[in-house]
Amino acid sequence: MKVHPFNKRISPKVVRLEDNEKSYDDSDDEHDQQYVSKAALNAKAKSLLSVRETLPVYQNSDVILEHIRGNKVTILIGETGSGKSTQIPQLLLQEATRGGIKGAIAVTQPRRVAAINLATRVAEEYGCNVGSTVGYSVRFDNRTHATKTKLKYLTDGMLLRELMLDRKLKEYKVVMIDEAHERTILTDLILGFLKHLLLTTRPDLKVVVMSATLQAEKFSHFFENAPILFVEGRKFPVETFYVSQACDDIVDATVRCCVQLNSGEQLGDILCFLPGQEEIDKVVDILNKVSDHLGAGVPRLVALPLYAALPPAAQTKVFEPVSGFRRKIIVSTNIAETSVTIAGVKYVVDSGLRKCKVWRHQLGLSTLLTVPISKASAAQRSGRAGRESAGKCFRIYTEQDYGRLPDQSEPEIARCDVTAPLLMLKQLGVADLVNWKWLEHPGRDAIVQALQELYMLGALDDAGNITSDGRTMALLPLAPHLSRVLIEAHKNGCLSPVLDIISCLSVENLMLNPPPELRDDINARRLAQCPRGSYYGDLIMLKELYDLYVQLSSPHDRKHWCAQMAISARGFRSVIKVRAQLQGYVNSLKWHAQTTSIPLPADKAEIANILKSFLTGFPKNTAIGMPDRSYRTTLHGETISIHPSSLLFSASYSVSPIKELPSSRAPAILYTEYVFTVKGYARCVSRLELEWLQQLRPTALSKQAL
DNA sequence: GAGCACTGC
Repeated sequence: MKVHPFNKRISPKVVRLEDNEKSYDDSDDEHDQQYVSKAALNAKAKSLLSVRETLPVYQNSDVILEHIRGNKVTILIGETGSGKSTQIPQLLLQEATRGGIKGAIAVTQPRRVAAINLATRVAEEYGCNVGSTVGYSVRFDNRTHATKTKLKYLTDGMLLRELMLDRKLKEYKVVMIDEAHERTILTDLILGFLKHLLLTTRPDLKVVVMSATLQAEKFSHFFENAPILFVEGRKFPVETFYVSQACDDIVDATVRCCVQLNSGEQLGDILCFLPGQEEIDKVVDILNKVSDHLGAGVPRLVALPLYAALPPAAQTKVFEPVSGFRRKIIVSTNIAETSVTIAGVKYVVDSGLRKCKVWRHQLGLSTLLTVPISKASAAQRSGRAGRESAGKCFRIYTEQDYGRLPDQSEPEIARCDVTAPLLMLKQLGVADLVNWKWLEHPGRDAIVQALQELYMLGALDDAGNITSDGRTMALLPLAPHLSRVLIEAHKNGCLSPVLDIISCLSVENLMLNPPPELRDDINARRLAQCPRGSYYGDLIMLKELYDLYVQLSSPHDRKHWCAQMAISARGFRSVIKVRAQLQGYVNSLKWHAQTTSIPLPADKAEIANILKSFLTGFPKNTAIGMPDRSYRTTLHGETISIHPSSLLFSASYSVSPIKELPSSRAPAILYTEYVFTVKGYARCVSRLELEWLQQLRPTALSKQAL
């Protein structure tokens, strides 16, 4: 075995981690709301104080407060471990109770779990129950009190939702944007809107942007050269090594690196970063096989995969410590870079690659590309080795290659579909989107394309102003296309089944990909249990699955059925939550329609109404069957294939279970997703009749809508 | 007859 020597050393890069990251938990049940007595709370808070006093932010509190008091906007570089997310909000809270600040403090987070954990921690430190003075607000879980809560942790999506209901954010005196360097679309939008507020109706608002080092200048520049404050973190050194020559087989190189590291370094777990599931499964497999052939003086290897699509039970395994003369190797996607923190990691192996979804706005399709990471990402990954003690990071790329990496990854807004963000801005009263002060301009083409899309969906009128339907669409927690479908379903009198289907569509990874050996069995079961779906396609299949699921009464039966059907049980529990939330929204719209769920009617016209409702939301996502059995897209005439994960794909190879609905190729198809891998694939596919396409509004498919 | 990084309302 040829071994690449890790002989080049650079100055240790040091990063320490926050305590606010995801604790991986299978149960998504809300925690018990326990009221703890004042005395017990005070005792707990007192015991935590000594730890807090050692935090860098705490020690520099006077300087930080002075800056925030003296400036409208403060950019704060709080290195990880500085205590910025927990301590600064508390300093401001104390100031507020002394009368220095009137109004509440909002702290945004990109992830739900972070918001919940931070609020819980800070409430303990402050000596109150969560939901009183300190609270949080995330989707499906609001623990705030209308008048008592003075410090609110919330997801950035939630703050935007609040913005839509109250454009001035009257409730707040201070808004802190945490993890701003991650540059999610939502944070970008919030920052743009805060800038707008400061210049117009809320010059009194205090804004604190918390970020990692590399983006601080950009934020400062965006906010008229706001001062940048630097607070050091507590950190352990991480030594970084590079390979001396580039390698083309990343799986092989990762395995070699782990084996070499295992025999040469003291005990401590290894965390490997690879781009995707395929590479991860290969590496795990090889490492576990290699482990049996290691020499006597060398620890055995326990390799474990980690990626989001993994069943929860397999995910929790990575947190269990291994005992004896063994070394745990976690082989992970980007999920371990920000979303998940694993204790015990002393070594990091970094492939320098990640997968990135890129939206092609001209084509309306998405592709998943493997791309090099940024320098910021590389630092974040290596930092995972220095959480508990000094660590080492092995980069499977050369130092020259590192030098060529971009400083930052391209912000999300530059590579995503901006239809939903633009509708949000329109709802917030931004008339001129092209000249809106973007932190990062998504590009004129992307904006024009998205505006056309919104016009086509009836969210904007000829003048580009938001319509009343558009306002409804912006308020629903759905992609604009799905909101359109819901409005249409109401007109077509099929709101209830469409609510069921849309709830299923809103949950990622609901339908699992069965392993190859089970694939035929699972497909057969899905076909047998969804006779109408076998004919009408995946949307109707989802409704049939929904009906089957809710008929099962015990959690045990539901879990068992999900396993049988290769459906995520956890996912289906979310479906029920989403369904309830959407029903709440719809009821508040006073549509006076049936919203509670009822079983799918047998009537053909009713099913046609459901599919026609979806057609109105996705007129571009249609294709027509050709004599050669291929499908061509309605808009551009490109060849598109039904993805093998679709029920219509399996159905074309089997006999229909219902006599009245004999198997026949769909004359036209509707799909909710268009992805390009080796060729163009339609995913989540339904059957259309040709005349339904002809009945579409003429504007629906026009290319020059604006 | 195919593969899918990660969030958020």
